Amino acid sequence: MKRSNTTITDIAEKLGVSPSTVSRALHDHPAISDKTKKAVVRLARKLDYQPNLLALNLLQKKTNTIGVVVPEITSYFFSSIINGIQDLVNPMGVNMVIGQSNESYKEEKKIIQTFRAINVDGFLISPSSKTKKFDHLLAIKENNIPLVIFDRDCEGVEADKVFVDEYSGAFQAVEHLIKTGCRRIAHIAGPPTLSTARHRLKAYKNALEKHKIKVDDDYILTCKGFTPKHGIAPTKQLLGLEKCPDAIFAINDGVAIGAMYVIKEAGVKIPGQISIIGFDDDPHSSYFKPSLSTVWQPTYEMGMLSARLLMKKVNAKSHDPKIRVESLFPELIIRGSSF
Amino acid sequence: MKRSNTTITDIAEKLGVSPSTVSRALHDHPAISDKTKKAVVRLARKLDYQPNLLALNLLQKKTNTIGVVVPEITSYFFSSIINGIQDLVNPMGVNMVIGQSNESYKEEKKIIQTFRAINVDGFLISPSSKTKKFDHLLAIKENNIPLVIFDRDCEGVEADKVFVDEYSGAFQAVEHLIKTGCRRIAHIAGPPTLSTARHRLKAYKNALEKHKIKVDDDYILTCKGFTPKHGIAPTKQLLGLEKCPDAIFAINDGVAIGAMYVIKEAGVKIPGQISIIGFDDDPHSSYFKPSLSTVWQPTYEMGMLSARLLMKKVNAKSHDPKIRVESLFPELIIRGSSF
DNA sequence: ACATTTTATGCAAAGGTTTGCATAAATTTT
DNA sequence: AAAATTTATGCAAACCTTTGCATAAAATGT
Repeated sequence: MKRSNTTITDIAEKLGVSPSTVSRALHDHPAISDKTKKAVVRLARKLDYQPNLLALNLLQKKTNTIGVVVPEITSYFFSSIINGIQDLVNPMGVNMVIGQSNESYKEEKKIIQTFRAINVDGFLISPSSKTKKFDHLLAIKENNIPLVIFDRDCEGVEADKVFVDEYSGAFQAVEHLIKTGCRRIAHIAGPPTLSTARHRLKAYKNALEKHKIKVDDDYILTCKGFTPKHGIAPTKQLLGLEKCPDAIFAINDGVAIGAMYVIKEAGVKIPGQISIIGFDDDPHSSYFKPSLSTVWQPTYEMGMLSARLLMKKVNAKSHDPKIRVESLFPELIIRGSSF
Repeated sequence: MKRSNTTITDIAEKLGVSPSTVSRALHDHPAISDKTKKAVVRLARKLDYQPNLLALNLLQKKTNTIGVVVPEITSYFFSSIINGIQDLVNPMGVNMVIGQSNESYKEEKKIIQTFRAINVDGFLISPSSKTKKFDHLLAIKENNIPLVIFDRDCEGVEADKVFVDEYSGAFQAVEHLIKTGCRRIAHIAGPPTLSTARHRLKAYKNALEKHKIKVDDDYILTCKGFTPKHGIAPTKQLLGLEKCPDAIFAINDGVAIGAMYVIKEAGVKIPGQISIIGFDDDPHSSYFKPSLSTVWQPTYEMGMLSARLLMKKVNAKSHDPKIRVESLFPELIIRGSSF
């Protein structure tokens, strides 16, 4: 059997009717007689007719494909967001192409260009940590292509957005450390370009202030990435301070895991001497010794919600300028690395 | 600015020539005069002409999109394979749609159906662990759609294939355990439907036999999945044996991590009393205490190579029935969980 | 000056589907 | 029986690009 490729014209010819009639019959158009409809449908089934989506795409200027742009896919965080997107979108007959910016503005821009060239119906974007100019995103808006930004904000870009309430999660985490007796709490922060990192840092400071603990800049370090490797150097630096911290709030689980490794290596007790808390609830986190306390984020839900907002715009008859910003709630998970 | 959508006809009209001339001019066709070419190219640039890929797709019955079908994307293993695919394919102007079977034959079949409907130019597939019938894959072959199977074999399906030499990796791992003094070596195996799991099991047995160690069925357990959670129960069972093993070779790092957790919890020393070795070299593995010995697999390279084979078929002028089967080599990485 | 070749361009079809408008046939109304 | 309405179908355009073939114009050869 070769590529079947039965066309509507094939059916039309065999039945001695016009292609238009076949098309209408297949779409159950009221102006077609029942007799014709039945004949068409039967023959279509028999010949295994599959509509040529390429022709449809051209006609409708629509591809039923959305473009998803993320910094990377190898972390559980983003791959589970993608799962959420996929599970929402696939049942609607929509597919998705994925692009990884690798935290590079240039690559991000190129991906968006490519995706525009292939006429994606909409964009779901979480910008890279290097992205400071938003020209590429604004261009999407200007061309009236639906766009939803998720997880990481692009201030100044008016678009539907879906975030996690980072502030609340981080505040809870730090307050938990304080309540369990920690006073010299350090924070290994993320790149300040990231809204997520900024909100967590802000929450960290505010939580300390609320409890009358002085914010000490020596306790605030910035890491360049999100894997255990990136947690090593900052942690060593913290351990070298004359007033060693008694807790570390890390920007995410990856970094926290790196931190734990260094601390255990140094023979310092977790949580006896230093408590640790991460962010994201990576599936590995509960299997460390001690298991890592963390802040769970509704990643799958974030993917679903973002995709839902996007598809709403994509399917809207008229262009609705109203923008929606949604917030999802994280959850503190206390495990063994803190009291 | 609305969607620009300058067409070749727009340019033709403004220049008072025919669309064909514009098309040829843009493709540097020899029959077009330099004067016309220059005028066309200049105006095209000025109007920011972008060829309409949808029209091209229809004309060429080609989408420059490939379909990638994997069991899941949340593991590092598959997501880094996807990275390799992406990095090979994107520079060629080819995009990829991803489908996750979630280890379900039914979902896998559905994904393939969808991808065929959107006319992907080729398939890159790693079958689910439940896939025993290959009708959906054979249908791809029958319709002459290029197909490359990677990592997990589908015996009986004649297609290009790219594997890792599981046998060699597993054999090295087990032999390493033997050479470091272990004699009661257990294996937590994967689902026997998976070629990868079968090869590792085979290598395990052969390595034991080579060193005159009796294969004991009590030491061979099967797990249902690849995350730490799936390592818990089998490990508990092993610890409960009257002759507790002195080493565990786990099907992958995920399961090994679960095993380590249980063993540490039980107060048994790693590697003093039990050595552990995993498979995959998950990025987390080196940060556990002890760090996990494992077998590294060239996942990124596997993705690249698979994609390279696929694109070769996709771009081939004539249908070449010759099939290629490639093998990549894994590497034993000794860390702290074994001597 | 005429025949032949070369050069530059246009026409029209093809790819498959949808849809507004026109039309033919059948039915109902006067 | 003629007129008006309803019902069922077809035509052709549109979506945009490429390409084989035809043709017109220019250049070359005799």
